[in-house]
Amino acid sequence: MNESIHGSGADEFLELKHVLRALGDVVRLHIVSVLAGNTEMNVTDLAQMLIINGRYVSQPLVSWHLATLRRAGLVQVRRTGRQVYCSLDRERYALCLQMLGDLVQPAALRAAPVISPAGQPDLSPARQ
Amino acid sequence: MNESIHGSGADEFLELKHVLRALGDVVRLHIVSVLAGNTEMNVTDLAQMLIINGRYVSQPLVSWHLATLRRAGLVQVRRTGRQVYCSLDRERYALCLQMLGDLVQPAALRAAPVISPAGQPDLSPARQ
DNA sequence: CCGCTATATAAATGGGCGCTTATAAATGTC
DNA sequence: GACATTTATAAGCGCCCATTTATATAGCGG
Repeated sequence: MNESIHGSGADEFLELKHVLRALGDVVRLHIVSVLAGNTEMNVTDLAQMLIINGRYVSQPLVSWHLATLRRAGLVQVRRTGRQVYCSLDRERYALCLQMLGDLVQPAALRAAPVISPAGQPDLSPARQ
Repeated sequence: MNESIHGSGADEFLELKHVLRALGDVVRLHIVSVLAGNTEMNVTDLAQMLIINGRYVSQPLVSWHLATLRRAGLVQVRRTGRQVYCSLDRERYALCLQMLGDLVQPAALRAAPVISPAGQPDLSPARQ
């Protein structure tokens, strides 16, 4: 009952912070970029596809960064035998984008309120 | 001429990283949130409006966080006398959102190409 | 069981970040 | 000029993060 009222609770900012910090690294941005172009990928293939400053990224480092992304909920993993296939959680990623958007333009403003701007019929509940 | 071709150059990731790290802090998220609701604001008023864990944020800390956001290009400042009015650079913020979007869904896919939507000779995305 | 492969974890290290306290710099007021 | 106000910067500190190297876990094939 502390933050109450509107949605800008501290918890929301805390969660957003975690996701942003997980994304705020060049190696992890590359990982996300590669995962975004493939439905699934095992760790070794991913590591061999990551060339960042003209250098490969070592396997333990890829594993460590993947753990960070997984902790942030951005990457899901599926074990099969000794391989671990990882994929981008696009829903979570989209949620992050939405939270970032809401931060500067609260949902209350985006969802066209009651009043329609006298030209367009309001399309309020069209939100997905 | 190093990275050429597609937009996923290392520099882009580096810049995105800087912005994401600037945003990846609870205090700075609050600052952005407050600035998003006001066109302009001097530092003292901003500090007095920031209550984060039930505690105020000290003036030097606000100034320090503002410097971080300014370095990332997310806030602009305008001096008038001894006050410094700061505002959110919404364009830059939107650019960040766009870069994040492009990361998982390259612009080539989003920008509906030349083909007219007439008959839908289905080709590219079909993806949700 | 033994080796091989795939992945994760530990230890060690360097560096940067967030915070506090104190102080400086700049500007307005009397 | 003395003083108050606004903002920035410096020093110090603890902590977390990114990286490397080395090693552990676990499945697989002979």
